[in-house]
Amino acid sequence: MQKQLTRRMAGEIVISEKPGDTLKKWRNIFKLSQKNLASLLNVKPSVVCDFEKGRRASPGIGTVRKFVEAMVEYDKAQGGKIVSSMFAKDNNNAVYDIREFNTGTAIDKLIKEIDGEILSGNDDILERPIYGYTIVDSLKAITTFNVFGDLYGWSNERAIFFSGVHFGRSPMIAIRAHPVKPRVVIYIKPKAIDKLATKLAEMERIVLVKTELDEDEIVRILKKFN
Amino acid sequence: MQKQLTRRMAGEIVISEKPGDTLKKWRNIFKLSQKNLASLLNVKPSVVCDFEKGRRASPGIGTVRKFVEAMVEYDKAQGGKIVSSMFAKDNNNAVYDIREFNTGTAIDKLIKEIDGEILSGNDDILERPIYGYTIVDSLKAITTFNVFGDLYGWSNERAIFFSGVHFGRSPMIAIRAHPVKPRVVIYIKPKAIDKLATKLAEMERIVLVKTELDEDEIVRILKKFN
DNA sequence: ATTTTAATTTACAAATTGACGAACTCAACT
DNA sequence: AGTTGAGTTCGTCAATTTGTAAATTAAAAT
Repeated sequence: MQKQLTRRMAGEIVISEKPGDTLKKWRNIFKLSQKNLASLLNVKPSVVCDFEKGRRASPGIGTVRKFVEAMVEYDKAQGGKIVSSMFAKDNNNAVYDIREFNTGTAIDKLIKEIDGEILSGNDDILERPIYGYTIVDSLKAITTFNVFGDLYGWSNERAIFFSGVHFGRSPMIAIRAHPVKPRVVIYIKPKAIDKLATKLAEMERIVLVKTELDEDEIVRILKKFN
Repeated sequence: MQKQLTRRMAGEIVISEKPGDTLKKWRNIFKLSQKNLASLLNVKPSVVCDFEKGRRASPGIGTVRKFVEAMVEYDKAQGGKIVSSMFAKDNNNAVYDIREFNTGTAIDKLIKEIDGEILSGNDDILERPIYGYTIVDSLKAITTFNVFGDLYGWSNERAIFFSGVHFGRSPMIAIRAHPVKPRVVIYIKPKAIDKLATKLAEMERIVLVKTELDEDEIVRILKKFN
């Protein structure tokens, strides 16, 4: 959650017309004075001012990172009120694990690792790289607050694992309805596989896979990937 | 849309453990060689490599910005395939009828007109106005190309009619997964009503209704509204 | 009216970036 | 075996950033 926010802040600052103004905006959101912020960073207030006023046109990403992380850290120490107010909606305990890879991993390689059985997906797609995965409890995902809000770390070039699958129908329908689609969907120990599920997968050109490993084993195996 | 993506990319790069790796990841997603990317930026390939390899611990945000914007720009010039794949949507045609009202119509008034039976929804919501409706064949909607791309006319303060409903589970799950929600969902001659459907409706605070009239009758009746 | 507090501006030294170009590795073609 | 393409490494150097210190302005608080 914190990481998400820092990324967002950083992205906004970097892309902004006036990075300094954006930085200031965030400082204000966190209710910090230049002096306060400066002391969190162990620098003099003039440094903060220089950045905000754009005297340094292109600060290093290290600097930006320090700034945003300091603010978020500070808020956390105060009880995290501000950070959590920005995530008001998403009590997302349906997500068991979510990760990004730095290098692309071929779909079939991943399937092999987790001992998956392919239910739908032609060969040409199987070689494509993906850059992350998400493991979700399917019933919880649908029942709990915000569906699919944070399933995608970023890059939808990823795999989504669903646990608690009965017939695999609902998860595929949900994916069908959602604007952003994953490359691979993996059912963890499904009770059965509904025909409609495979049909939808074909239509979306999504690789549909089932595995009999459980969540923990999968996470352990996927630790290897980077 | 592009701005959103550039921000996202930039944020990820700035916060990453290894900004260089993340940069490379994105370059790969955009299917660019170092040489290609370098020429887009009017620099030599070794520069790109130096950044990816982390020779500079903290490159400036100007650099990061140039990089991500160049990639997104490049994709746009190629037709924007990659960027739009991250925000994918398609076209639909399971839509039987779609209309806007000029004035708001109270939900309960509409329900009465179509002789609907309320399955979920408390009184306070029933008085709210809606500004249009859509009639969809639910199986087609899920099976046919894009789900929900064009279900919403101008306002999501509207009713959605689903025909061809079996248990009413799939349509509600689709709605749950979709970011934009209607105010009212009406099942046309459903075979039965699954419990989960009503539960989801309650959660979304959507008025769920069934009617035994058929599509044509409904359209005729709704002609009256304006 | 005076004192604090917050923010801005400027000068300066040391460190780092941004870019080049040349040499180098490592596969993949032909 | 030789050539091409993609990527890596590194010495170099001007331009910029990073951070301090000190002086200045602006606005609140006593």
